[in-house]
Amino acid sequence: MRDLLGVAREDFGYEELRPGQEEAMRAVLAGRDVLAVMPTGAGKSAVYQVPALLLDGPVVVVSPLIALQRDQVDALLEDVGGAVMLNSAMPAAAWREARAQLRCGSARFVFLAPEQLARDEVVDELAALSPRLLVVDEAHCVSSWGHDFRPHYLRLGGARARLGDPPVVALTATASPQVRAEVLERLRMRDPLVLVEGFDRPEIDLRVVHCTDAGTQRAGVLRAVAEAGGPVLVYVATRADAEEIAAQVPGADFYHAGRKRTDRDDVQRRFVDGHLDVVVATTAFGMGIDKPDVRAVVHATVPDSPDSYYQEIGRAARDGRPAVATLFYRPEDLGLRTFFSAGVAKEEPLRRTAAAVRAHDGPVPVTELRRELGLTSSRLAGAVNLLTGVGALAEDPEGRLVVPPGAPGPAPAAAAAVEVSERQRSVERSRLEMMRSLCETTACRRQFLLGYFGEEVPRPCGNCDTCRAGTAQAHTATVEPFPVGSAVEHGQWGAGQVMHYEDDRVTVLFEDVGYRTLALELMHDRDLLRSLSA
DNA sequence: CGTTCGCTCCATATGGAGCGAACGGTGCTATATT
Repeated sequence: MRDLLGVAREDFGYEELRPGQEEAMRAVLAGRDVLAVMPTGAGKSAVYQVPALLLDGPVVVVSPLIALQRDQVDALLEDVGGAVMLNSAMPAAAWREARAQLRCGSARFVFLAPEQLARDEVVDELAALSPRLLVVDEAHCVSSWGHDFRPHYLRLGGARARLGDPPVVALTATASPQVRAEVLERLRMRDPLVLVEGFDRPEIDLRVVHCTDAGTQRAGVLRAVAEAGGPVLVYVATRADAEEIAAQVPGADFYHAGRKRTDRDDVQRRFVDGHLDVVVATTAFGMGIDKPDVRAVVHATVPDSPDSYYQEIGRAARDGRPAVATLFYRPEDLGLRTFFSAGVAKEEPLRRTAAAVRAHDGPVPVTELRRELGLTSSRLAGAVNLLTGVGALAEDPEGRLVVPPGAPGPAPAAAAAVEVSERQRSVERSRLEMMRSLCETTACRRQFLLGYFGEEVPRPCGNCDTCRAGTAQAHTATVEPFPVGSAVEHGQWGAGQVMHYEDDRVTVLFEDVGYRTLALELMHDRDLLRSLSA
């Protein structure tokens, strides 16, 4: 019988497996849940694809974008064959063909978006094949998109159960401890192997330029683009900015979700193939882009979180050669990001949804509820997520909605759900505040950034603006009453985890309210924080 | 939350101040129209 290394070599052409990769694959093969946080290009896909060939049954892969699914299917078809997708862009004949391939076993991998798993006929069909593995690619989407934009991400735990509870492999290149915890919880992962690999990107020079007005900010962006010695990626906040800056830079093109599909594909292809040196883009651009020689990432405005920032700058220097990440920071830009952060759920549709399920005697299929309430699939999924979270609704084994015994009535349930939604927003805002602190700190940017991800860096990095300015060295660690990573409790904010020390302040990630920075002195005087560890 | 746009009003008449409204990001899917 062949082993992992044999498959990796013979089918995929890998010379050898890296230690983390192999450990993850062995866990997958043994049927254990795995969360792998690995940089793009580090062979993340191999973590599930190699063991998949040794498993006796199909593998369901959830991927956020149809374009990404297509890339993965094409790559698999080239190496080992047996991969199909299921999505709304496919004509009926293609669906029939894909299903036939899955049923006869000639297709081993099936790629789909989380929304497909909200459809009973799709889940039933896949469940009948007894999938041996459920893979969630770009798993940080569970946390970053699930709460309001693509709520079906938060329903994958239920889908997993309906697929016969196969082991889950979650893959992502970026995950702060908070995002990691949410992925584990939402996908209902049990005793998972959590593997975090190579977070630092020391070859990327981190810079933040403070701007007092929009004019100097724009001028700085244009200068940074002109000075980049190679392909550049410019991130902007709005579509209009993308078009405007692209028009000001010779040889640049823009990318945002408002462009025609064919134009978007064309921009991406030219950039990756080396025929286009500058792309000015909104957050729409980036996932699945694996271009080795990006020499600069320029942020024309501040991103919405260190998570986004890390992901975006991480598209530079994949080849390991030096690159520069420059962020043009103007505090006013945080306003737009605040606006974009999810709104709080409305009370009325929540109450109506809770009441509608209660009006039925037995379990209600989601499609029927949708018809009764006249809500879109997404809106209903969002409401159901919140109501399930407060114990007002539950899912039966067939995925139908029920009112669990002892559930609160519609009005109190809706009120509690609104409160949960408010907490989610406050967590989101706290990430934005962390982004502000990252821009405003005079300590080492890299120490701050990696600290946000729970990685301690013993000394200033030497490859960021604050290190070069000499201010980073001035921030010597003072007293650290609680070790980094330890569990603590705050009188008002509840349980949390110590993330990072800077001067006389400590940053704590609280489960309920997100990131908070506290003055150590005040904490001691008033006994605000205490250790939960023995 | 901050910026921009368009309107009104006042100004010793061509422009500018002041105000309120509108707008701003990510993708799936389903459905209607070429």
